[in-house]
Amino acid sequence: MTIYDIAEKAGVSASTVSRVINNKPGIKAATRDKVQKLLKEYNYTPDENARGLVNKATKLIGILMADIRNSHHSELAYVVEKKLREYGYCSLILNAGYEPKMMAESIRILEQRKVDGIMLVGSAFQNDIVEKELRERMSDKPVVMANGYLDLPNAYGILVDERDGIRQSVDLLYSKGKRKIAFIVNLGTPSSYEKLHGYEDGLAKHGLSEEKMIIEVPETTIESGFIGARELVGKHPEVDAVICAEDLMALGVIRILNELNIKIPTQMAVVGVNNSVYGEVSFPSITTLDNKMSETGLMAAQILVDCLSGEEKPHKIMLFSTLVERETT
Amino acid sequence: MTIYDIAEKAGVSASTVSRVINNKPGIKAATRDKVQKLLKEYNYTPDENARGLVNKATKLIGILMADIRNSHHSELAYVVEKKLREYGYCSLILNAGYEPKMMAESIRILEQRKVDGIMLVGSAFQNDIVEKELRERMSDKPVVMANGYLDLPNAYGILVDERDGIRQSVDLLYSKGKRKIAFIVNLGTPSSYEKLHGYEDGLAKHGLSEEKMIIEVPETTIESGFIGARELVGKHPEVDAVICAEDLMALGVIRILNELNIKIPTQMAVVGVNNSVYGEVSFPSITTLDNKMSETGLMAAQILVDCLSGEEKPHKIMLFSTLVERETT
DNA sequence: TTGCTTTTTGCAATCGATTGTGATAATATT
DNA sequence: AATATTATCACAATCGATTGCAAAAAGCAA
Repeated sequence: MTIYDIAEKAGVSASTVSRVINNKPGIKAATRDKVQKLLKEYNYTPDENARGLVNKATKLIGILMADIRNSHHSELAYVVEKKLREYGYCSLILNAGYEPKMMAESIRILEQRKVDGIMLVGSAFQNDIVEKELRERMSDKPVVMANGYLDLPNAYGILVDERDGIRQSVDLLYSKGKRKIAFIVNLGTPSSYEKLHGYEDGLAKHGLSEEKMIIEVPETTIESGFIGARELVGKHPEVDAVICAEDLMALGVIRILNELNIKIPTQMAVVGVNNSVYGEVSFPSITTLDNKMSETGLMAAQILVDCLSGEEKPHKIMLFSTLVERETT
Repeated sequence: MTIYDIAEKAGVSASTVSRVINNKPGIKAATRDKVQKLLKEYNYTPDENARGLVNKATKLIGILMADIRNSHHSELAYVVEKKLREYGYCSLILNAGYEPKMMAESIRILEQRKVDGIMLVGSAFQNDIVEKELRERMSDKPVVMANGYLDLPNAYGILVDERDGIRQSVDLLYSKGKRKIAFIVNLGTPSSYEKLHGYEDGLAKHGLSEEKMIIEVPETTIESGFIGARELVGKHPEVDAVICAEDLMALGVIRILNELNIKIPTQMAVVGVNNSVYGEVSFPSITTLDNKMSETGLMAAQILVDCLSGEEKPHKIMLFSTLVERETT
């Protein structure tokens, strides 16, 4: 069923049918009705690709993900896709992985598909190769990064203030009477240093800078939690609270504390980061920093559609993290 | 950069450029080289939409998901997208939710986008409304269902044999000396009955049919696990093993058993279903049935591309589940 | 050089839409 | 009734590709 088929059946020209479909003026009510009935009857839907050809807008948005299986990423993708759909956009989702080469390749694919804009999900896309590829192939289209920032004239970034979040965690622990607060972290990513600064900010705020106790671990896994917890209870028995830079590590810490029969939160309070699925089902359930994935995604999608309709938008937006208090505090 | 721009710069016609791009024969080596150099130099990539218009193949695959945030679904989407990409297809992912109305709406969108085929992720799409919509709008395109089956001439389904899987669980428990094996389930979905039959099969196989003990719970949540576990230890103290129709329920059961100081697996063994993320980080870690998501996705994607290239394929494929033995047995 | 193949290449139509411009029909004005 | 004015509509070009067919160029034999 093409527009011509409908036109023939209605005894009018294709242009008239097109004008009816797009609600353009200058069509007699009678013919409009006649055409509309035919459209319904034959269940006609316009070919969006053909439309895109002449309109120079495909209503397609490329969504680049590092790993869709990562629950934070899929949470973002979920709200982004939903919001975009509300505005009539379709989401072309590509799993680009963590290799910059593959990311660049994916950007090429999106260029070929003539997407109207790009959404980058996850901070993994903050690298030179991606930046170069975007500069070369997407300089005229809005690029929005959910959970990160790129310094390009057409790029927009939404991120959560992790530094402030960790500072809040320190506040909370302080308010619970904790004075010896340790920090377990795998230093390496920019984000981990942000968190570290937040930890230092928090301590400083309460005059606890002298008590700083950073335990570095090799990864951000549950096993790293084991390692961190053992070091903690072994070498620093005076510690009464610990902030883990990731929920998964908090999970490991809790496991060890349970085994050693150390009471949570009275003897030792635990705070995680990221509000992951583990936090809720853990025993005891984990107090954690909400990563604001839904808000980030919503905001990112909104900025994208707004840019697409010509509005001016700020290039960098910070969201504040909030604490999700549960049993470990 | 269009094909015409390149043609002009090369001093040839657009058709020649097209033939070079598509490696068609009948082009002099010299002109081929000249054109290819220009293509490289100007970083040309063909407009896939324009291509699709004349080729009547968009190289787009619509992926309908009930909920991309569900880790099993995203696992499927991951492998599917990856495999499809290998064959030059792009994935148009739509989150259709669990409402048939929205699913139908999504199918309409995919028709508009002229996708070459459709992948349905999750058994939620096994319903009449979706079937009707597919029959009306997608009758000429392959439809593949990962983790389910639809009875349409152009539909293909890949599913795991959950019945056999649960039977295997009974086998395992029997081999561990367990003779009083209970089954906690929320009956309602077709899948839950499959599992129930597997449980019965397993008992029958070992002459344990008399010992059948089914505990129905209202949902498939961790709380349902609590409920099931309490009923179990309260009313049936003789039980020495329990199969939970979902990992999340197993998690709840374990929590209760831990609280009551019932030793796992000696006093009570626990088996879950689905190999979810919880099973691994739980304490003790959960023995569970692998849902074969990667295999299912891989197979589904392969069938889709094979159908698209004209091959004949079976319409229903069963994968066997395997046990992932961990600490709870 | 002429005539005949065989390669190369360009023209023009096509895919399914949209849209500016001009033609035609309907209505209004005098 | 003749003319001016609108309201409707159709024609044709266009978007960026692909492809059958015919034309031009090149190769070859005589």
